[in-house]
This record gives sequence, structure tokens and C-alpha cells, in this order.
Amino acid sequence: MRYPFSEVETKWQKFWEDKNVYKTDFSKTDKKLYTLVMFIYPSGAKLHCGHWYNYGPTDTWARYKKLKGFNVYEPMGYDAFGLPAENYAIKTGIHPYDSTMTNIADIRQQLKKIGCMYDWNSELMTCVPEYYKWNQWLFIQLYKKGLAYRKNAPVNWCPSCQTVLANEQVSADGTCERCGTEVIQKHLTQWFFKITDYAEELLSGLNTINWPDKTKLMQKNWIGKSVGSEVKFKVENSDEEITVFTTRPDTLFGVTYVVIAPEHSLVDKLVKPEFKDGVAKYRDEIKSLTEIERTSTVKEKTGAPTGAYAINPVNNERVPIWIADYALLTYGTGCVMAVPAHDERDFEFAKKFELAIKKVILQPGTNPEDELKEAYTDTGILVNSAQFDGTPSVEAKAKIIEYLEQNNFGRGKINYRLRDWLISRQRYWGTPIPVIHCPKCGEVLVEEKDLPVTLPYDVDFKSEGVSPLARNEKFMNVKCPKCGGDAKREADTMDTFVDSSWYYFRYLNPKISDKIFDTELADKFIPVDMYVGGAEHATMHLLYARFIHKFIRDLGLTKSDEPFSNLIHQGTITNQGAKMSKSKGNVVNPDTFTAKVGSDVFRLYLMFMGPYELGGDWSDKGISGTERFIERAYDLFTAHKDICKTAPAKEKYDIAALSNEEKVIYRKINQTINKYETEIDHFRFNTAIASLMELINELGKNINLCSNEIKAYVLERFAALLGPVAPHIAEEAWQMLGKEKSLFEAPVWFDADKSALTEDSAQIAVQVNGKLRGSLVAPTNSDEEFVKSLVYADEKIAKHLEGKTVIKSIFVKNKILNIVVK
RNA sequence: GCGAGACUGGCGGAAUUGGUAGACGCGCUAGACUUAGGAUCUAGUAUCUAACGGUGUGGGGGUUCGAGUCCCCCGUCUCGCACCA
Repeated sequence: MRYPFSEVETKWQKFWEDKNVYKTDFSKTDKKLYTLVMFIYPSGAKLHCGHWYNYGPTDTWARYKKLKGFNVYEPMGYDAFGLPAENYAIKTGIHPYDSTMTNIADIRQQLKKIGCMYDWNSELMTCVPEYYKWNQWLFIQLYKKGLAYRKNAPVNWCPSCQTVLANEQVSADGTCERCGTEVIQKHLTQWFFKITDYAEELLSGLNTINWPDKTKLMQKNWIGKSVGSEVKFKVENSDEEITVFTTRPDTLFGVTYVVIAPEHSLVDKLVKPEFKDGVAKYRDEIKSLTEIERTSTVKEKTGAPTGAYAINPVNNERVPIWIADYALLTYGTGCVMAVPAHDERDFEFAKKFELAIKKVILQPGTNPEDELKEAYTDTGILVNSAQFDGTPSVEAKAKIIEYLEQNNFGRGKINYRLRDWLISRQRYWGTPIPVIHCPKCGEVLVEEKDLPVTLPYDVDFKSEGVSPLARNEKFMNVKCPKCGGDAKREADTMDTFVDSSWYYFRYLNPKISDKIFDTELADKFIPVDMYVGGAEHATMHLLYARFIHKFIRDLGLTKSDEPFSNLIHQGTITNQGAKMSKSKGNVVNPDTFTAKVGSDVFRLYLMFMGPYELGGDWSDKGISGTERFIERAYDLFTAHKDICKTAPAKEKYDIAALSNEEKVIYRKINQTINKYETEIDHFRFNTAIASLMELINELGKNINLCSNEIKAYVLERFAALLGPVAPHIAEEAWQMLGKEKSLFEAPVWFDADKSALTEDSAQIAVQVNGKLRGSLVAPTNSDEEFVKSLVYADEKIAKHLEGKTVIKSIFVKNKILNIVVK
């Protein structure tokens, strides 16, 4: 009979929901396991195969843990604010709130069909005041600690869309992701979160979490710690000073010029009258370049002289001051001391503009007089460096810093590449920033008692260069909380990454109204034990969340230092080589397949395709394999109705007392349990499923030769093994076998009988001079002598030894015998 | 340019610490049962060879009794970072 997946899946989904099987008991903290997938963005495209690929297998892992006795908590929610809903509104006129709510309603139904163990009591969405109120509360706490501030900063601006774009919305070629227009740089006053205050801890914390090395490395590089020093250069005939940052204070005597970022405020103060035109012209050229073009390493070096000179404090040498766009305003001090002899960029620049090159580090095996063909950037012995001559680089760094500090020429300094997090968005569909601008009092925080600052529904959300909220008089006009005078609200909204940087706290009790989250539950259930999501979030969401977590800890609201102790990235499912997206029109709709083969088969297939971390190109070619597997399993259970009632199995059998066929089956089921456990533990679903297929192949051959008790023993274990990977049919099978309680209502797991894992006999490969010449069967743990005697009795193998002298032989128990002959 | 990872049959992919390469699945071939088969079951399926046997894990070298696995060189692809002083 064909497996009636539709009835069975509906039946069990209803059962789980009616019985509240997946409601987490938060009072039980032993063996707690918080399993989380990155919550879903509710776009009009609904669920696609990529979501299934993320959620299904993760739920399988969680279900496995549940059966193993863990108190599993697995919530789901909606990352509901964001640009796409707003863009959709601009196009269609449908309000973001309405489209989002419709999408959520649809997606909720789709999610339920996967059959995950989501605790729907924890469902949340970020676009409601009950949630975003706490974004605003967080903002206020950050502000009070000086970690939220406003400054003028360059941002990506799309002249066609008339709006600011986040970095991630700018394509690699510097164009707008939406319309393809070239993005320009614009200076605007923006809100920032001071993530840089946590740079050091974000870096060192990486050592305490079990994340993929790749991801940790990306964060490490993103934070970009560099140790060095600041050095102050006096400007000739001026009171101005130029402070540079360098990681190579040991090359300080080799400075032959100084570079300032073109936009640096010092430039106007330094530039000599006859150089003003050149500087202005150069700055103009730079302005038309995008950030990406400007920072491209392949671009030829450009720059302009200022006519001014700086004085190197350590040797009083007079060096020219240039401006060049390879000095970045946003890193370090925006000024660079150039040592062309020992820095590739400086070398290239000096060659092009014919500036001096002075060698101060001696490459081992060369002479101080040798001409440099390229920059020597390694360490060495100092030369041309006065009192430091002859000192090795490493030692010289410390000595020179000491010298700088003693003479007030500079100091040791650590710099980070990480920049503060720009959270302002000139957009409607996000959390209003809880600030009021008063003509008298300036920037004033909304008081906590006045939260939330509600996002008005009635807004002209068409983007016309300013925040849509700015055009809503009712929203904008407000009294100043300090002086009571007329004031205006902040019109910008927050980056949606703020929402997602603490949602895992809120899940625990999304209805709590007097604080940001239930701190009592958080103490029990945070950190998240297993977090699964895409690798593309490595330096965005995953970094922001760590930052906000540490801040929340510093507020005294959690004891943990890190949000996610274990992290796994599922691979990307592509279609014809491209990432699935609505705009490319290559989205594969899972409903087509679930309607045909059911959720269990579809989930199984996604897991069976290959390694979870790899993903791959979509193809439905192999789906019939998993379909057949489920059909065969169903037939097997149908043929053994109520067997666990009529012939209940013991917990364990003495393998020696079983018949030959029973032995084979008994070993196989226990070996399968053993294999399956290690595979699922490591998110290796493909091989776990392969082991179940091997099992069913074996059962097909021999189960009818077993006693009913052994049949019951094997089938109840097989049903439990199906539980995580195919939960609906597993429940059905469990019931068919005659079990009273549902598998997930009263979780059960069968440990492998360790004594049944090894075979009686082993296949031993026999090699002669490393070449395989045959294989033979010997009792397990046979010794070398015995195996050799079998070799000589085997004609086919013995043939290769005839007339040869045995020099030596290598024997690996139960595996191989290699005879070396001459 | 720098960094990380990958490369195994027609296809997706398996292979503890180096120890019988190709598990499992798709596809394909043959057979069985069928009115039928895009259902099911059985057998086969890396490759060359009539066979003995040889050759095979991107290419080339090396270490070893033995290499998909370790080392060196090269190629292709994917991802990340891209002048961070």
C-alpha cells in the first residue's frame, strides 16, 4: 500500500499542536538545549528551498536531542522590519504593515507544514511596538553610556532612488542593488553605536565559542587589531602637528614623506598658496570615485603635494607633506608616515612621484648600499637609525616607542579596523529612534516612560531623499521633554540588525511588558546552545549580536558573555548556479514537492543531497530514492502491526543465543544506532540517512527469518531512528507497532548494545608488495601467524608468492596483511 | 594581490589515527511479476582487457611496505577581504 503521507502528516501535526507537545518546560534546566535558526524575513517570496534546507535539518538535530532526553527549546519568529517590504510598498501602494502581516500569516502556515518542533508560544515579530519598544529602550541605555552618538559621516547615496543605502545594498561594482545606478558618497549626520569600545573583547571572546574557524577568522580580520604607535610630526613654520599611526615604529628613521587623507581638516591649514589649486583639483577627482573604486588595490597611486613640510621628531629631517587617497580618513589618524623602503604602497608612490627612498632595515644577506628593487617589508637589523643601529626590528619597536614616550614625541597605540556601527536609516519601515531635537536643549532622549515611540501607520512612505517620517507633521511635532517647548522628533529609523541582535532573549517570553526580556528565564536558558544560519552573516548580524549581548551583560541583565556557544552554517542551495531569489526568478517552491511526496520525504531528500555545510545546486533527480525508502519503511511497519504488544522485546539479547539470521539483524540495528548517533551529532545527515538505508536493505533480506521478539526489537529501534529525520512517519510507525504514547510526547531513545557492534569474523585484505592480491575471511582478532597460514592455503594469493623470498610482512589486525617479497 | 575551502564513476556523494577507493542514492543494463509500467522485486554497473592482469581520487614530483588521506610544485573553481599604514 502506498504511504498516505498527506493524512499521516496532517494527523500528527494536529496531534502535536493539540497536545502542546513542543511547549518547553522552562522550569527544567538540567539538560536544557536552546536550538535556534536565524529567524525568517517575511517577504512576498514566502518559503523557498533554502529556508527548508536551513530549518528541516536543524529540527532533525533538535529532535534527536529531544529523543535523547534533552529539554529542547526551539522557537521561530519573524524579522519583520526592513527595506524590501517598503520597496514593495513604493511599487504597489500596499502598506508595509499590511503586506508583512499577510506574508507572516502565509509563512506561518508553511512553517507548520515542515513539521518542526517550534514552540509557538514563543513566536514573535519585530515590527510590533511590543518588540521595537525595547530596541528604543536599548538605544536609550546605549546613549546614556555614551555608546550611541551622532556624527557626520560619508554614506552611500543612490541618486536615482534618492536614498541612503547600507553597504550591503551596494553591489560589488559600486552600483545600487535595486536600480543599477552608480552609488555616490554623501556626508550626512548619522547615528552610530560604539561597537569599537568592545573591539578587544569581541576579539578575545572568539576563543571561547565553538564556531566555524572560517567565521571566527572573518570576524578577527574584520576587527583587524594592529599594534603599533602614534608619532607626532611638527609642521615647519606652523603650530600644527601631524599625528600618524604606524605598526612599524622600527622604520621611523626611514620616513621620507608624510601622507594625509585628502578630506582631512588639516589639509586646508597646511597647504601653501601656490599648491592650493593642485590640491583642490585632486580633491575634486577623488570625490567622483566610489569608496570601492578608491580603495581598490589595483588602482594606480595618485596624490598631490601640499608644499608644506613636516619634521621627523627622531632625526629632525624635513620631509614633504602630500595628500593621497591611499590614506584613509576613517582609519587611524588619517595621516601616514611614508617609509617607501619598507612598505609596498609607499614604495609605489615614491617611485611614481620621485620621492626619496631611505633604507633603515637591513635584509639579512644584503648590504646597506644595495639598491632596493622593491620594498623590503620583513623584519631585520636597523641601519641609518642613529642610536638604534644594529638593533633587531622586534626589539627596536619597543625601544623606539619607549624613546617616543620619554620625549613626548608619541606613544604606543593599538588600532582596530572595526568601525562604529551606523544604525540610522532614512527609511520608514523600522524602529523610530527615540530622540527629540529641541532648538533650545539640543538632542534630548525620549523618556523611558514615554516608550514606545510608535511608528505611525499613516505615512507617505515614498522615498524622496528624506526620511518618510519627516513628512508626517503629527509624528514630528512634539514638546521637548526638558523645556516643554516646540521640538521635532528624530525622523530616521534604526537598522534592522538592531532588531536581530537580541531577539533570542525575547523569545523566552515575548509577552513580558515591564522589561526587555525575562531575565529569570534568560539566566536559565541563555546562551543559545546551537545556532544555525547562513555564513553571509559572519561580520554583520553575528558580530552585532555579540556586541549587544556584551552590552546587555554590562547592564547586568545576563550573566553570559556570548550569545551563541555553538554555530553552524548551512550551505547555500543554488539553482542553475545562482542563489535563489525572486528577482532572478529561479526560486524553487517547496510546496510543489511536498504536495507530491510529503514533508518527510522532502526533508529527507534535502538532508541526503550532501554535506550540510556545503549546500549545492538544486536538482530533484534523486528525490525518488528517499521516496522509495519511506515507502519501504511504511510497508515494513504495515506488515508488523502491533508487534510490540504481541511480542514485546527485551532491552537486550545475548547475541550468542540468536540464530544466524537474527545475529546479522541484531548486529546491524545496533551498528546503525552507533553510526547514526555520531553522524547526527555532527550534522552529517547524509551519511546518517545512508546508514538507515543500509539497515532497511538488510531488513528486507533477513527480517522474516527472525523471531517476533527480535522483529519487535529491531522495528521499535528503527522507528525511533526515523523520528528525527522523518518525524511524521516515525510517529505513525511507532503507533502501528502498538506503542501507547507518541514518540515525541514521551521521548524514547535506544542506546546501542556495545557487545553487538563487532563481527565474528573480519575480511582481511592481502597485499603482495603493496598490491591487492585478494582478501580472506578470518575470525575477529586472528593473529598474523594464523592469517598467513590462510594465505598460503589460498591458491590465487599464494601464486603471487611462488618462488619469491619474503623480506617482511606488515599486519594490521582485522584489516590487512602486506607481504613484501623479492 | 592576500586569506580560506574545494577538485573522487554518467550524476549527488561515501571512505577513524595513512590500511580492500567508489558506502548510500539517482541514472543506466538485464531479468522476474504484469493487460500495462514512469509501480515493485532480483542481479549487475569506475575503467581498459577475450582472459591473466593493468590503470584509476584535477596535473606533476616526493615520503612510505602501503597515499584520496601526509609533504613540495602547478592548474581550475568557489567564497571572504580588498591600499587599514
